[in-house]
Amino acid sequence: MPVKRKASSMYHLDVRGGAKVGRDSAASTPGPATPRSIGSSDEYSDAEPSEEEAENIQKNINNFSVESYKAKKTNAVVGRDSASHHFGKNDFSYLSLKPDHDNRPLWIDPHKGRIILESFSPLATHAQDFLTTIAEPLSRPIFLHEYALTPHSLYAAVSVGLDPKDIINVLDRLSKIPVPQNIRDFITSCTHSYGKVKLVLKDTKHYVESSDPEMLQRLLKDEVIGPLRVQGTEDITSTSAPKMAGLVIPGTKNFAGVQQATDQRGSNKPKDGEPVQQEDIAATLNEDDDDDDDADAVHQFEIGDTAVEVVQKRCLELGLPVLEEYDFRNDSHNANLDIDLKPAAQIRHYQEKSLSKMFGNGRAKSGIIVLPCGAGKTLVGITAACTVKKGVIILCTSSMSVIQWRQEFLKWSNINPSDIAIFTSDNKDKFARNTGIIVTSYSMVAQRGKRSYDSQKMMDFIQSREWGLMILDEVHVVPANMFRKVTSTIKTHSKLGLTATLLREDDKISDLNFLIGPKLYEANWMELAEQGHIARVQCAEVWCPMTTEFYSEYLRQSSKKKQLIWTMNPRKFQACQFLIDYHEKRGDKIIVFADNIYALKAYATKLNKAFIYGDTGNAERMRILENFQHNDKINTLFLSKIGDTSLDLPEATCLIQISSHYGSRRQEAQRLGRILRAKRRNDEGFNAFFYSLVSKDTQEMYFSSKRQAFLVDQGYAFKVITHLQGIEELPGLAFSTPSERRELLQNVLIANDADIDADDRGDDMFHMMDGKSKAKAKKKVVARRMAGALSELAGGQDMAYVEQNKIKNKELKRKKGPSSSFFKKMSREQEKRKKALDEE
DNA sequence: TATCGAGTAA
DNA sequence: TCTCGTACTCGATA
Repeated sequence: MPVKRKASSMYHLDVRGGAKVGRDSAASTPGPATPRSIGSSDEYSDAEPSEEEAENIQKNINNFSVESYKAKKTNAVVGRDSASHHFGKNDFSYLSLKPDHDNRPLWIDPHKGRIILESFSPLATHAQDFLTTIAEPLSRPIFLHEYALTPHSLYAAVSVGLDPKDIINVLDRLSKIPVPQNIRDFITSCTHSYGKVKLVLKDTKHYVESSDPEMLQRLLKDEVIGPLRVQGTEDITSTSAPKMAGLVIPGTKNFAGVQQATDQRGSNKPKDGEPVQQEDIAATLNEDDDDDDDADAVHQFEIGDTAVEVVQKRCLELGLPVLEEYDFRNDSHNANLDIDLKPAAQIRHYQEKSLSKMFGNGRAKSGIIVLPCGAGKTLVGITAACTVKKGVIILCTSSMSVIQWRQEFLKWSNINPSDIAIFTSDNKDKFARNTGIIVTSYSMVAQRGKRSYDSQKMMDFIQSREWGLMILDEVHVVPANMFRKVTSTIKTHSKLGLTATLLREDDKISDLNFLIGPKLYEANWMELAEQGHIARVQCAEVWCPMTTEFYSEYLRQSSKKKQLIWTMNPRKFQACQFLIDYHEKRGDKIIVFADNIYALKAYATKLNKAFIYGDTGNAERMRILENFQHNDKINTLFLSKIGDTSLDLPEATCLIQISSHYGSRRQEAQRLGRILRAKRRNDEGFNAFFYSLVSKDTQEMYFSSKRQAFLVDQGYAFKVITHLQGIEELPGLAFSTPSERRELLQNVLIANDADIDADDRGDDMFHMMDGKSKAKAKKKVVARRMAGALSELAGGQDMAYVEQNKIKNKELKRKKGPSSSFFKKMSREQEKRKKALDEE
């Protein structure tokens, strides 16, 4: 299934591919007008080496892909039996099975470095722990799980204390075939250079550090890294490794006893009193792992802030991944923060496991933890903060989650409220004492250009000090051009990225490998569902045939209008109506998602349901949400993509998707995430439902399959429903007569025509404006004209929609449902800076 | 308080 | 394969 492969191979970086991307962007040289952030990949590609050098680099880089460790296959085996030729390159019959292969759960593909796990094997749990440590999970449906060995996954494995010998041994023990030599070589060469180069922060300056001076010389000779050394500093300075006095952090007993004399790399033995315990296979393999670098001296050279990203990227390409570890317990330079988890805070096993990857050797490693929505990412972040106990900065995507993060901190930890500050457009307090936590948003710290006086002052403060830990919420947004630079402009000793969906539809997701660090842990959604931590979900794709009128129009129109036609397909509307009716009778709370605002309004008004989208005023949003949660008369809510991320609706148990353009796997996963928190999830036999309505024989089918790829990899099975039993008998079924359907089609086409109309005639009206305001002005005209056109041509059908909806909204306004204090607080916070409801 | 500009996603 | 238009959010400002 090619789609699936694409879905999962996105994150694990094929280093060769990464290098090629750099070259490509050099070809499309940005003109002088194109703003470029310093240190972006463009900048790097500009410093393109000579051809010969490039070749050398490429050779070097190639060493770090599995393909270059080609399995040796003898000619004799080809065509061994009558069927072999069908398998071509994938004929693995020459690999010899071990005699007791039945008892071993792993298959290894020597070409691609893929490992297949038989998840029904008695050893599967054991093997799974091991595999998630050393490899990237690609796909985990019911019976067979696929993993990929990549340089990053192996770096991550080493960083939690495994050595190549152990990896190969355990792999060999679990594998049905002897581990192929090329895989052994791949593992050894990927891991041996790990940890040779470090990036450290001293007095808010970045240094590249190594115990091996030759390594640094090599880096300084590199044409990319060399020039980035801060001018005017010595080539390489050497200092003796700091010897730390036994420092006991409150809350950890026996700490001094295992204190290491040097600051090079700590013992990997788990320490007593560590807030997180090692309980995975990594721990058992750790015991005999000892450090071989015994140097007292460390050597270093300084690099500028803007160089950090480039250096990290370059080192990764050279096969020398930069190690970022924070020995927070030996940091006497930065003040300790008084924070601990409340005794009531119960860490779940998978949260503990993910944290053990981060703090596995007693230090804080930078990296990414992937947990499904509703599985308690926030608590993982809070626990990490409670472990490091230094200044923490938390970055969120929206000001809403900034507030939520602070509340969660107050809820789960004993932090003094004056030690945790919020930095947003309307709150710029600092913490009261010399250290603390700041919660802020990406846009707040990524903003360049003009700033308000207070913001600038706050930014100066943030950038002038060293932070112990940076928590990056929704870390998949970090590769964005403006956001990525926060990872180097804010001086932090360690970074923890959190997300539910480590996915982007562009190729930037792999940048996180050097922007943040390796993926430390990824939870298995199905496993969490079975254990009751998130809801079990039934997924279905409902295939709705197009009516003949709609389909012929679909064939005629340009691609842009096709989207609207397939979402407004009357058969789809009926399916939606039927499903809402069915699930409302079951007592479900239903969310209907539509990307297209026109369709959203049309559906919601016709069915007389409440809807929320971007323009919905904040007060009205709160009112509708409250009613949806607590009023048993309001069981269905229509949401635009505003609902993908911003809203939290633990009441929802059923989800219907009527329009979803483009094959965004992240959106699909995030929408599913809306119902994973379902409060009723632990009821006997409880199931949440996820329907995706698709118009048959349209491009939507293709998008839909793309979108599902991620969830399929997580083990979700999509049922296909071609007919909904009893839909014809549904009383009041909409668009059941041909004339109604024709009218609908007409409305849809008018909506499009209005656009074209404005486009044509608009030019002379708007030629004075720039692109954006022009578009905005046009929109208004279009809207006005649309309303007019509709009332004239379609008998005011759409105006009737508008009227009906107003009635619904007023209804909600009158009946004030029981309100939760949380929402009250929320709306107070929001209302301060949000426009009030447009009452007219 | 409304509006604009700039940013992200896909 | 890339580009474009759409929906949305945030921060600054008059």
